[in-house]
Amino acid sequence: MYMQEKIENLIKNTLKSLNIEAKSILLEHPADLKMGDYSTNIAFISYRALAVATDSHVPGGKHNGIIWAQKAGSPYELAEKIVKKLNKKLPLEILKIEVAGAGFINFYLTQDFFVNSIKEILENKNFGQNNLLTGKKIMVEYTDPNPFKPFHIGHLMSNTIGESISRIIEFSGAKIIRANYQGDVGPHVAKAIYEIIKKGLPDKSKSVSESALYIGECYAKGSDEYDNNTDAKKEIDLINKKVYDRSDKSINDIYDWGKRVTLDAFEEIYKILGTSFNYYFFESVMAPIGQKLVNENSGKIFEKGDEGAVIFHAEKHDSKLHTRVFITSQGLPTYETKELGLTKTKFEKESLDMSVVITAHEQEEYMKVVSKALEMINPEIASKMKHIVHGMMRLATGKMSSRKGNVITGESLILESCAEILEKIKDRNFTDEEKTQISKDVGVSALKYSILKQNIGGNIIYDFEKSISFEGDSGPYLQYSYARANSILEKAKVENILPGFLLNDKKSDSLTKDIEKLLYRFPEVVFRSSKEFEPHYIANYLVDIARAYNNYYGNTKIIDKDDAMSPYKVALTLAFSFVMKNGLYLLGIKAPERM
RNA sequence: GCCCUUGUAGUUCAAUGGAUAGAACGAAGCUCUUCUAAGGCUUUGAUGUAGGUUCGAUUCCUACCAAGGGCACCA
Repeated sequence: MYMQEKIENLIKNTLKSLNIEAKSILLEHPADLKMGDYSTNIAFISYRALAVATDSHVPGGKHNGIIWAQKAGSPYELAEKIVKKLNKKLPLEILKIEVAGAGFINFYLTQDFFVNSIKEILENKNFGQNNLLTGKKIMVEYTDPNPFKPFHIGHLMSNTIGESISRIIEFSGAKIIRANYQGDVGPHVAKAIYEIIKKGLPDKSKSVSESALYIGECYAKGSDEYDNNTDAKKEIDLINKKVYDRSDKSINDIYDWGKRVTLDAFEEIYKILGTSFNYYFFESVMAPIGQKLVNENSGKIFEKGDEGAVIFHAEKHDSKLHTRVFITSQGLPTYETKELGLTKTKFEKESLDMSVVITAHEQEEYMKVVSKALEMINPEIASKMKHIVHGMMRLATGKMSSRKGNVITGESLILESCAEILEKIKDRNFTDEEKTQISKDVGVSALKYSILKQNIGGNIIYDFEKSISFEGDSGPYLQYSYARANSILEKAKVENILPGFLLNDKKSDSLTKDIEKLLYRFPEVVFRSSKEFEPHYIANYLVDIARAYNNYYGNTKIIDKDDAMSPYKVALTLAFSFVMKNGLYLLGIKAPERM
């Protein structure tokens, strides 16, 4: 972070002294480590800005009112001119500056800089933090499973992404409040209850998750009946109304039981996933609050539609939006109305600087409509809303069931992934307790990583056979690298080799440099992830450093009493383990010491 | 029909308008009496089509083709 700013300022001042104006300086890491540690394309940009008006025979001719001039020379020549100036006041950390390619300016940092950066990592347990969001209070709403329905794969995605984003922006200094919004009223509840009434409650000896599974099955059956049986449909509609107004004692009993059981089952899943929430919001509570808001603005923002429904003509305000129903002709609030109530409530509970909602992109379009309505009701709150959408999990093969023939839910996926790890480590020298813990940590990591390794907007093509990857570009690969490093550190303790920085005039070999050249970048990666709400930058970065470290590990002996470099190699290993641990934490993945 | 999103190796994903488009899986070969082989090292192979803007386009714009989502009483 510090180095980046330093070089940027250096360039800025140099350009000023050359009378070149630059709006912003793009400083990047070249793709290839051989091309330096930082690179800028400023010569290309400045070349254009430098151009002065002449006739049309110049390269490129007229573009956007700017006319190219040959007297500005080539970008390469300009780059050389800039470098010449830069070289006059070179900071200690910069080894050399070169012009490369068509006019890139590449900065090479000194060995001392890298060694110091390793020191810095070891001195700061929270290495990677930044101040982007210091002092901001941000609520992040994610997961949002519905009572009476299974915890499906979409909830797993939302939870994984939401937890990671929460941790990342927390690392940027924000105070995070985690929220979970759950649909405890609505037709899906009535469908499940309809079947439960027909089939009866499950045996009391059943566990929470077994009972939840039973309720999920009832929902599926009831849903089917609703679509294909008109009598059932009438009955379910009636139950739905009764659930809203709580007018039927026996239905209330089933409802209260079912809601508690499914919520308890969710908590068990959150425990495995490593999440917990500060707030649980329910649609049943938000409905009247939203309804009041809609009523207050009826005739102003909302209009009467067909058959007495209350609707919002969003397309009147923005041609890209469409009309949506807020109160049905039956007088029941829709999801849109509940969302209004929810948002209002969030800002009443906490003085938020930002309210983030994470959902699948199927909700993107209608969320825009809700936002528009909110903007007209309360512009201040609306301006603080941020809707982050993620892709959907799609099946590659069309198969809806797992190996065992069960319907794949988020929960079953977690269990099967963990079971596979358990199978893999069954012959290892661990206690049963350790095996259980490791299989959970690694199994969850495989799933989480496969969700977080790509940018969150895209769909995930899900193939049961391939999705849980344990090798290559995977969560377990990262954990494995960490565990190996940890094993080295254990050995270093036994051999009494302490981390050290006594390099003298000895140069570290080229392999060392690869890992050094990546570690100090961690804060920059976190910063970008935080700014863009994109965890995959961190995921990709961790694979890079893991690869660099594994390469180093495979080709070098680290613990060696006869090697004067050994203490430094141990320091490097320790620094790697720190960064990896922090990085995995930001992805919501545990870092087992052994596996 | 209209509106969003997405098209990159055989497959799954990367690449803030820059340099030789990176990985992983798959396939072929090599590598454990050095610290965890869930590892390491080789080899193989890609920007949907047609234009445009730009010194430079996977990236921006337009059209087309293809996939996913959304378009009034579900969430």
